[in-house]
Amino acid sequence: MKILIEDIRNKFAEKGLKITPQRVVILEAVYKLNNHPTADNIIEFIRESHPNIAIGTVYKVLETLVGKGLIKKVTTDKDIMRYDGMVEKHHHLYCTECDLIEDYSDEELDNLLKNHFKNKNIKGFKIEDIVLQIRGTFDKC
Amino acid sequence: MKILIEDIRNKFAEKGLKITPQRVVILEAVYKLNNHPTADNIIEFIRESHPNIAIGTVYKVLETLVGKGLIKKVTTDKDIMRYDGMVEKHHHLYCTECDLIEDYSDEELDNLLKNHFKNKNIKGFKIEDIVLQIRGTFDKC
DNA sequence: GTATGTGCAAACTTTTTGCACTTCG
DNA sequence: CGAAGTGCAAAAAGTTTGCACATAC
Repeated sequence: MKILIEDIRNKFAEKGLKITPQRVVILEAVYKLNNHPTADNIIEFIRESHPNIAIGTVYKVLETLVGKGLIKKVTTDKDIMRYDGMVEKHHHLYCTECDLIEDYSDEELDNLLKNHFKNKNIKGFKIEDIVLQIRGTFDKC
Repeated sequence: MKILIEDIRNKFAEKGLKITPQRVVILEAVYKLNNHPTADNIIEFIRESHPNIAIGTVYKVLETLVGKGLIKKVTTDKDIMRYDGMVEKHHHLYCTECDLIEDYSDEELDNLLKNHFKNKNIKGFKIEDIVLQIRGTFDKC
């Protein structure tokens, strides 16, 4: 997947965010480091081209991007936050051997779930979104 | 659900863990604070009866209990770890309004998923367990 | 008695904050 | 120009570590 700076700029504009070099390079990094990078991964990656970027800025920008729905936080059972540039509906494969998290899309499954919960209400709770955490091992691990 | 100290002691014995007052009171706290407590919640709760328990001990014991499968870590998109005394298969309801996480069991759903993934293999990945993160709002929120 | 567990305090890691300075539009 | 964003460094928050002492078995 080709990542165009112009697309990134447009996304910021659409959300009413100022286009700064830092924001562009951070969102670009999340897209390029496509295996759910930590803030640290992002900083390390960015440092090569922007040695002066501040850690605080990275955290602030990431928070802004999450708030505007341009990226998502990935839940893990580690105490390090990871980020996801894929905002379309999808699920996650968690490896129990290494700490790799892969995306998994499955429209058939989504329909199955939609049907199941159309009939079966959870009392006192209104569902907005369902994400599967699929735990297992990659063959390579 | 009644929590019996004797049951807790038996669980430790089964896993080959020494039965110490600290361990007993920590596991008891996870059971009693049944809404996926943080380490801090647990410490606060325990302090009433055991004012001298050390924070380091609580973390060490929790790690031990997770390792032996007596409790589980709950994944969240916050950077605070939460723990779950329910080790039987179940899913989680995440409230987007408050930070409440409720347990959700649904055998019909589990069969649905089992069937779906019996037919549909994910290439390069062997599934061990599937947990649904159901995001939404409780009526009370 | 001995291996294992605990208390304590210091250190470490990740993330947040406040404020002066800078930049985008 | 003015509002919004950034850099920096200090601090907060959560968790881990090392070691002497204590305890379960």
